[in-house]
Amino acid sequence: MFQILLVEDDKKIREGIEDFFKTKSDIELHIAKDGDQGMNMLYENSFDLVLLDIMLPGVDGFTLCRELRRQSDAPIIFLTARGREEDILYGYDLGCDDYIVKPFSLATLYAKVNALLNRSKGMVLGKEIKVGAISMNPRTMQVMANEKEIELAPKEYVILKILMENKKMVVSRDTLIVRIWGYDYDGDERILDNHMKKLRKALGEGGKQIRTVFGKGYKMVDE
Amino acid sequence: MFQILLVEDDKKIREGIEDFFKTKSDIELHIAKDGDQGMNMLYENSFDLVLLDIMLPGVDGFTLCRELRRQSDAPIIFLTARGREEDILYGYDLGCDDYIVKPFSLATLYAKVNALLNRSKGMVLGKEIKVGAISMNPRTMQVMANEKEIELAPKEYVILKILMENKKMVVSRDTLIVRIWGYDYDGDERILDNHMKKLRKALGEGGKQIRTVFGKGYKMVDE
DNA sequence: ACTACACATTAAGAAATTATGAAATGCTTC
DNA sequence: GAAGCATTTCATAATTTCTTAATGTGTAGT
Repeated sequence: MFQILLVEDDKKIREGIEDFFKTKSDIELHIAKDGDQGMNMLYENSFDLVLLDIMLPGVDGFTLCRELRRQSDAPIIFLTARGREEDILYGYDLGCDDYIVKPFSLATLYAKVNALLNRSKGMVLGKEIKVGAISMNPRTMQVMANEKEIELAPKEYVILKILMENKKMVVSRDTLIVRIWGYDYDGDERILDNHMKKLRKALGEGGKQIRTVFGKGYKMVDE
Repeated sequence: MFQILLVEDDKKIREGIEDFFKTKSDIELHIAKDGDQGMNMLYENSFDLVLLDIMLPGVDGFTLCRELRRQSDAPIIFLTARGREEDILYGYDLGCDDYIVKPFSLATLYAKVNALLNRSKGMVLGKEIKVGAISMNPRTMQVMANEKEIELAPKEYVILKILMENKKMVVSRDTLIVRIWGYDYDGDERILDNHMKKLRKALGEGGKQIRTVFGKGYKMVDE
């Protein structure tokens, strides 16, 4: 069951979408009638996908999108009458996944929503990520290992997050260093080993889920 | 550097896209002028994203899409003059990620391509190479033999990859040595035998799929 | 069966890579 | 500014992989 948020002030469009999605059993639609309400709902819940109007009372859609992207990678689709190319490109710059110009067909919207849900499956942040006995809630930055809550230092947390987002995949040392310390990092390469050691220790038994792939990097496994 | 395949018969559009993407350093565009050529390229390489025209000489775009989906999760964007809703919905049913109706803006196309590359990063499983009971995922560097995951040392992995990429073909010892140690390698020739031995052992029963061709080299067979 | 050559196996040391521990530095918070 | 924590550096240890070299086994041609 996917949780979708629709932020739209136009009653007709809102109800049209609502009625249509009611017939789709795999989707649960949540509705915000203006930007402020949308913002609150984003903070309080986590969604698998967000449909955003741009011109809204209160906070506008672009701002909502920017705010959402700071905490989540959930797919975002703009639904708007503003079809000028600059608007479209601006939307994509903010990190949206699709931009639909009104008027549009509900069936097409549904197809696009499905394509994106499919594509982003398991990637959505703001939602709990789980790998074996370790789980992480990126929203609250809470990490659990074997039912126990774990306290992690910021760097440890980031490393774990990257590994968990890429579970079963080898993440190279370079990738990790670049993503954590930036392209221009020129300090000691061994720094990663140290954080890795502390992370493993902090995870206790769960630390064994982080595997070293000699000559390549690290990867996270289910057990 | 993302590898993108464009299948388009209309010369004007093709060259327009080609010129535009030439200016984008993160993207390498590969071009097929008709469906048959596109099909061949799909079989021979793995792409990070595919742009497909629908009406094509030879195999049509829908068929290409269907075929591609059988072996890869790479994002697919249809570029077509067919803007009827039934066509669009049919495209999404086949598993495409976006459907752009001609004429379109190159900047918008680029924005959509980027959004999708971003979204699919790390998810696109690349083409899984499979030879008999052994399969390899070059992206995750995961190797499976008889349903079991295999841990390989770096050199072993490279050797296996070369053999699998050339399945059923004999790869000479010289080719292997040059590709792995470079043209100027002047160490012991027996080094290859050693890694080969370890590779075979690591693959267990599957090691038998690597055949020695006396006086020629090695080859990988289905069983 | 003999020979010459090609490949396989084994073991041990070299080289490369990662892990660890301790100390130094930096950053917040009170 | 001192305490407490996080981060970084550095030296050393441990581990894994690579290479060499010696010896054994297999193959093809005569």
